[in-house]
Amino acid sequence: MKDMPTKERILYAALDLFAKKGYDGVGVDLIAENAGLKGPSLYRHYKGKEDIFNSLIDLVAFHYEEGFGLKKKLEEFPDSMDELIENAMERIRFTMHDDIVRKTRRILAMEQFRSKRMAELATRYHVENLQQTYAGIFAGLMERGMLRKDDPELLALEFVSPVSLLIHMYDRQPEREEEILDKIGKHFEHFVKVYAKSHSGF
Amino acid sequence: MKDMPTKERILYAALDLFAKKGYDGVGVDLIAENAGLKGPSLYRHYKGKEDIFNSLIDLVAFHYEEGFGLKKKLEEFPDSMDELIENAMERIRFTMHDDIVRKTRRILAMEQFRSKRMAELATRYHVENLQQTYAGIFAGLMERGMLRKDDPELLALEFVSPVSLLIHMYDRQPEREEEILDKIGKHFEHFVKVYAKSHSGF
DNA sequence: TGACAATGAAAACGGTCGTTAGCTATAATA
DNA sequence: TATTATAGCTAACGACCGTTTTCATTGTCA
Repeated sequence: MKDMPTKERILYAALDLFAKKGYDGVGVDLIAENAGLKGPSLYRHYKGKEDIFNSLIDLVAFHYEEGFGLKKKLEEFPDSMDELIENAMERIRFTMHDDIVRKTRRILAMEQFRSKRMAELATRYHVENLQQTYAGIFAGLMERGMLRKDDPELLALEFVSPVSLLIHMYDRQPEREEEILDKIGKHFEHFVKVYAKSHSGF
Repeated sequence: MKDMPTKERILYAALDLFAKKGYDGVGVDLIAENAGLKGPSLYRHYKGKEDIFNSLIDLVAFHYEEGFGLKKKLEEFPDSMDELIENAMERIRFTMHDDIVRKTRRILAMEQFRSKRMAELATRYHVENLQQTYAGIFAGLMERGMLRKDDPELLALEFVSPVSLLIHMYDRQPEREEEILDKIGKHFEHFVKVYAKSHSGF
């Protein structure tokens, strides 16, 4: 943290503070202090507070699209429903505990109405990306006869919605983590029971 | 609006403004102006800005628990799955378009991390109340052999999650209302197809 | 060495924040 | 009618807001 370039340090300070108190709840002096300099010096690196915010969103958007989001797990296609659930569970645990992802979600929740861009980002991350990812996987599983034939996008929505809702709940009430993980587990179990075909069934 | 008592008018002005720009984005002078008086005069009715906010939350919480929330539709038990869906669809359309409910949801989204109370309220409204309501209905429908026997709470979560998620999406992007209502419709159709037993099946 | 760009800090800007004090008009109460 | 509580106003408070100006320090390159 100490050895990062200043411009980047500012963004991480902003991420932390905006996630705690929201955009309007944080002054530039406080951001500066958390980045190890004085308020006015911020303007050597950014044009203003709004610019800091936008750059921060650029950063987390890049992180999201590139990193943990899709590419890693999308290539290794699951060989069974159990493996699919295992993978999903792993991604959920990561998503819940990773510091940057968590702070990003909090900012997205608080600032989703600030601009059209924020609204679209929130929808993309909380709904569309997840749904698309699993729709693709489900389509493949259906072809291989491992999943009941149905509209893959619809099934993906059924699969993803309870998870998304419960993760929002975890963000608000992290003390209920155990209960929430249990509910997600039950949901997955149920999903397999209802939609999976036994692999030896031909 | 003009003929309301001042104390109430202030709350509705606050509801409107907080829903647009969030708690920290609105000054007391602006609230006062929208209620038809000057900033300092607010203090004849409330102890301060925080007090206005808390009173507003008290009001909408009361509205919610009492009014549209449960009592009306819970007593008239649905006689078929189709009727259940019809009722649910009607409630969704109301929830989406009612001004007060919509503004309440926006405030809940933006201020969910402001206090423990706000966090609990958000979870209650977006998850627990809906889930409980439908868990009760589903339990009844299962007893009458109209719904596949399963854990009613789990089934309620499956039923409610996509709706809740899509309504959040509507709040952010109301221009996508048509698409969203269509998805909710498809979800209900799917739910009936998967879980309902034909009534003449005995 | 001298010129120069980069990066910091201090001082100060006008504006807005939530809040308090003090005054005035009206309405209810004795 | 005299008194008192109510509810509005203006003025003003100190604190903080985002931002600009000005100056000092540094390291780079000619």
